[in-house]
Amino acid sequence: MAHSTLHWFRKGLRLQDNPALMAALRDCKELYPVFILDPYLHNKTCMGPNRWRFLIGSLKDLDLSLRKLNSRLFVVRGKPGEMLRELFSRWKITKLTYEYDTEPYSLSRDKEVAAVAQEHGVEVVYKVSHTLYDVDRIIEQNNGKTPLTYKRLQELTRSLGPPKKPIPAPSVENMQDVKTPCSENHEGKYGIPTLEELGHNTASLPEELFPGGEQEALRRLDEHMRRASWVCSFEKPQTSPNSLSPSTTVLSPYVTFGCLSARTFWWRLADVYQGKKHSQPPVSLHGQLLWREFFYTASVGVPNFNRMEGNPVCTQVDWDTNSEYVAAWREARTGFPFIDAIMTQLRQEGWIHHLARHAVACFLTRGDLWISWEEGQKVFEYLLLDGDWALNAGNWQWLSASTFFHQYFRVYSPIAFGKKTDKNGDYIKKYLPLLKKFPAEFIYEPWKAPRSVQLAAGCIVGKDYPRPIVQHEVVSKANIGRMKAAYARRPHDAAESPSKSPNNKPGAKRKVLSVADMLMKKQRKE
DNA sequence: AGAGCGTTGTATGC
DNA sequence: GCATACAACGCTCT
Repeated sequence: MAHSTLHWFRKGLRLQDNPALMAALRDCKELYPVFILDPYLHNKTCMGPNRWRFLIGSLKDLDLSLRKLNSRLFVVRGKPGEMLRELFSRWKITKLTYEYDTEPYSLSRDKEVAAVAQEHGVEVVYKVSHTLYDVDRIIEQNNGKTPLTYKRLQELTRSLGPPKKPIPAPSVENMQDVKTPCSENHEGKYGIPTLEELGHNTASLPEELFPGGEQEALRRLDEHMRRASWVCSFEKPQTSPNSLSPSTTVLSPYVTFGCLSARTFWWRLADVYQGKKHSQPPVSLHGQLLWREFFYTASVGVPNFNRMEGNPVCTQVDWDTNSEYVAAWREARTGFPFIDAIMTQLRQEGWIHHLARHAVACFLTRGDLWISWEEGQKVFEYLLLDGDWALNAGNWQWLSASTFFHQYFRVYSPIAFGKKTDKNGDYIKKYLPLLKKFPAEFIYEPWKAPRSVQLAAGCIVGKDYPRPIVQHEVVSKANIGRMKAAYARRPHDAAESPSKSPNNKPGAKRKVLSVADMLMKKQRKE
C-alpha cells in the first residue's frame, strides 16, 4: 500500500543520516515534511534571538534541500498534538515518522501524538539517530542502572561495539515515486518563521558567526577534518578558553539541532584517525562525543535531571537566592573582567569555549556567588546556540560539584585561570573594549590599578566599570566550607554494613543499594 | 578498609 | 616548564 506520510522534523534538521526520513520514503506516494513551532519550546523565554536565528537558518536550509528533491518543508504553528490531529485529517495521512527524542517533555509530547495517530489509524515509525547509541540500550547493558562515571560509559559503549554507520541523504531516485503536494496555496501559511514573529528586535542583533543548517554544518565539518594532525592531537584540556577565535570546532550547535549527525561526526573522525597515532577519550574529539553520550544517558536514567530537588544523584546544596548576583553575572557586570568578557561573548555570539563555561559556572555556583546551578542553566539555555537539555543540566551539575564531579576544593580563580592562556588579556580587551587601555598587569584585576592608571586608561573602576562583586579569596574559601557541610549532609549508603544487616546471608554477596539507587528505582516505576 | 583514580585548580618552589 | 603541597571529595576495585 502506498502511504501518505508525514515526516516530523524536531531535532534532526538534516537529510543525511536520517533513518526516519528514509523510512518515510518507503512505500510512499505523498510526503509531507513538517516542522512544528511548538509554543512550549519556541517561545521568547527559553529561546534567545541568536538561537532563534540559528533555528530559522536551519529550517531555511532544510527547505532548500527538500526543494532540490521536488519537495518542501511545511512549518506549522501550534501545539503538536492539536496540529497533527488537524493535518492527519486534512492530508489523509497514513504514516508518521520521526527521530526518537529522549527529553522528558519530548517523550510526553510524543506519547500524546502517538495516541492521536492511533485514533486516526496512522502508523508511527521512529528511529534513534540523535545519539551515537540507543541510550536505553546503554542503561540495559549496565543492568538497568545509569552509568555515573565516564569510565563506566566507555566500557559499556565498548561492549556495544562502534556506533552505527551513517546513511546517505535521500536521492532524487529515492524520491522518484514520491510527491509533495505543493500546489495548494500554503506558501504563506506554512512559511519559514522570521525573528519578528517571535517578537525579537532584529535591529540590535549582532553579526551571525555561526549560521544554522546542514550545509553549513557539513562545510564546517570538512574544514576541520582536513586538519588531520590537529584532529589527531586534539586534547580538550589543552585548548584555550580565551583565544580570539574559537580553539575548538564549534560544531556543537549543529549537533544540538541535528544539522550534523553525531554518528557522521564520529565516523569522519575515525577516517581521519585511520592508521595514525591519535589522542584518546576522554580528551580526544571522539571523547567529546562520548561525553555527550554520557550526559544523554544520565538524563534518561536520572529522574528530575534538570533540577536539584527530587534528583537522586544530585547533592542537595543550600544555595543562596540573590537576584542581583544573578543579574550581574548574566549581564556581564561582576567586576571580574575575565568573567564579564566570557558572558559578553556568550550574549553576543551564542557560543563560548567549554573551559570558559567552566570558569563562569564555577563562579556563579560553588566558587563565588553561591547561586543555584539551575539559575545558570536557564541563562545558558536562553543564550547558547548549542543549548541542549541533557548536556546543559549535566554540565551544570558537574561544574557545581553537585553530581559526577566531587573535588569541590578545586576552584577556578576568575583572575588566574584566564592568564594561563592569555597573559595580555587580549580576549578581555576584545569583548570589554572599555578596558582595552589597561596595561596587562591590571587587566584581570583593574580595581588594583592606581587611580593614575585608571585615569590614563579612561576607565574608572566603580564608575565606568563595576568594582568586583565579591572578594574571591574570601568567598571561595568560605564556599568550600559550605560545600563540605553540604556533602556531610548527603545521605549515606543503606545505613548498616553488610555484616550487621539482619537479612544478610553470611558468605552471600548482598547488593547494597544506595539511597540514590532506591530513589531511582521508585521513580522509574511511575 | 584501603588504594588508586578522576577530561580541564592554585600557589609556590626550583 | 615541571614538581609539589594544599586539604581532601566520591566511586570503583581489591
